[in-house]
Amino acid sequence: MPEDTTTTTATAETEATGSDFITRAIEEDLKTGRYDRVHTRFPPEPNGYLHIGHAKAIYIDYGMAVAFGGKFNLRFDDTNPAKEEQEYIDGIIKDIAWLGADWEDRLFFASDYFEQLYEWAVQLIKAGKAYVDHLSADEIREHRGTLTEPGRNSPYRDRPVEENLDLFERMKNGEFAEGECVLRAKIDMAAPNINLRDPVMYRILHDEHPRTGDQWCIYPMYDWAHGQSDSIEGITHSLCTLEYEHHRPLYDWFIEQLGVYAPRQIEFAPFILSYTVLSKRRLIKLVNEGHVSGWDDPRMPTLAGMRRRGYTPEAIHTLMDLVGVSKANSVVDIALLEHCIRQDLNKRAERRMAVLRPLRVVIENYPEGQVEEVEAVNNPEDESAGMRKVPFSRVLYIEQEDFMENPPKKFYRLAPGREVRLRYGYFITCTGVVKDAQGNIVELRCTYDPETRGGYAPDGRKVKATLHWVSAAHAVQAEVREYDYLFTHEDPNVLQEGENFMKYLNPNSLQVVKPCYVEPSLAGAEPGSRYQFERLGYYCVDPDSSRDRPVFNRTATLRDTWAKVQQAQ
RNA sequence: UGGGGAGUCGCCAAGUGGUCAAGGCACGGGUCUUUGGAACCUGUAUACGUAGGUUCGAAUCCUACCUCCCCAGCCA
Repeated sequence: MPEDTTTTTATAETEATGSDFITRAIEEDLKTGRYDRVHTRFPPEPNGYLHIGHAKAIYIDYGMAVAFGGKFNLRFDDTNPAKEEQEYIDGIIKDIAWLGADWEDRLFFASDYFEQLYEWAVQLIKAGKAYVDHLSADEIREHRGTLTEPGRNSPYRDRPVEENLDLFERMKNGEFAEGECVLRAKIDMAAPNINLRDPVMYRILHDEHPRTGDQWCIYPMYDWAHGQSDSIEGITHSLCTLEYEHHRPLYDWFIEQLGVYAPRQIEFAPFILSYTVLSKRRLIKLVNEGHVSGWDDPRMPTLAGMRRRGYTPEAIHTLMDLVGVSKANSVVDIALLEHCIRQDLNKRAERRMAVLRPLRVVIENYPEGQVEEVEAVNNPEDESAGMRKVPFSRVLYIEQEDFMENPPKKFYRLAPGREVRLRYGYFITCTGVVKDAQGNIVELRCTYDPETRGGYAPDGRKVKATLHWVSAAHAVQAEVREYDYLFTHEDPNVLQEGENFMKYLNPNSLQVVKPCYVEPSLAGAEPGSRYQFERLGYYCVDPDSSRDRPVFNRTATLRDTWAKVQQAQ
């Protein structure tokens, strides 16, 4: 009984990961026989780039299909040519593929169904369930009523079927200007649910459509296209966010009037992240006004931006697993996102040494001109990553913040007279500080202990700190871009009258650091490759890199307990 | 004031009448350490919106109330 086996497996898997209300609803539908299979879809509108919030929807849609051995479609809801562009279609496809959701050969467009939708509209008109309205947009709004008052019928509401048919045909044939008339469903202008007050089904748009060109000048509204598109594709579970909850009665109404196959819509809470904005309108504003370099700016919560920043699909997936699925309004702490990427990259990113804010160190007793190749572990979390050689010589760079002339209590890095270890190198002791005319520290004089090669003291003596370093003569110059949250407030929506979210834009969200010195193995690093710079954080090679001048985006810092100690002091 | 949703620790989130108050993040201690990373151990004696009620027993059932979110595009 292969079928039973499949069902059992799917159930076991979903139970193993903890079941959410959607999983339970689907299990119920399968058990009662409402559906005998699972088929979901992700329905983006190609009017912008996908962001981390969409990733949640994709993981739920695709994840449910996988969990139940079902299918998953990608369908663009391209019903508004005024706002949609091919660039966005391409970008969205790339992002979803990157996330790992697989729609196989089922890439669809709502525009594929324009003809069918048109026929169905005619069917509704014939049934006396739709009419052409000549009220202006303003008048329609006026007639709609308010949240507490019922609306009023349009004077055109009871036109004879024949007249509606004729008018609708002429709408399709381009005989009317934009805004002159619309097709409306005839439901109930007094319905408490405003979506049922004779919603517009078609409006006239003399716009070139990315896919259908100038074939149509009437375009279906989302509410008219969406449910039927799901129906056409045989979707069993139309999973969407909470905001569509009160559209469900309308979708059900259309399906019922048409007498076609009915999917089941289930709504879940949207994904919201602290310290960021996710509304398309706002993201577009950030891009258009130049507050970021583009949709893929590494500070952006877009998938394109996060990819460039160095985030992995796996980390995003883990985040969604941890966040879970519910109907409660919630804001996810951005610290959880950071935790996910650190956890992932800790396991897989190779380590390298990079000095971002260099301080020159001369090892006085190290022979001039001598160069040694020391062995360094590529990834202590993954033995198979192997080893590499790093050149060591008399003049090195260390991090400025790894030295203090007058160290406070818990600072145990380098200081005058103190001995520390250079990772994989030697123990060194600071013997002198060289300053410029302004009193700035420009160079450290040190001695090394030749007995400590590799970083071990044969006499067993300990040092409290291990520093990363780079040989000055061998270092590759690099640029590092450090990012902070784009907003200074955890909820950029907390605004007074007349303010807007730009109030919280973080002026220091990008800091370019250069020249930095990185170990020679990083020359020519491939854009997109990720590394952990020891003791600093995770970095991803930016496409702006050139062979002799790599550019790194800081994906995330390492957890920094010293920073906390400092803050506490 | 119409309709639709939601309220469990600082943030997510399990729990669906009987070891009930999971788990993760964050935060605090500690062990270990050639990354002040990672890993490991450990802590946060009143976290179940409020008030009643049903019951031997309620976060879980009932009633009322409170708070928050969404809806009045020819956007999706």
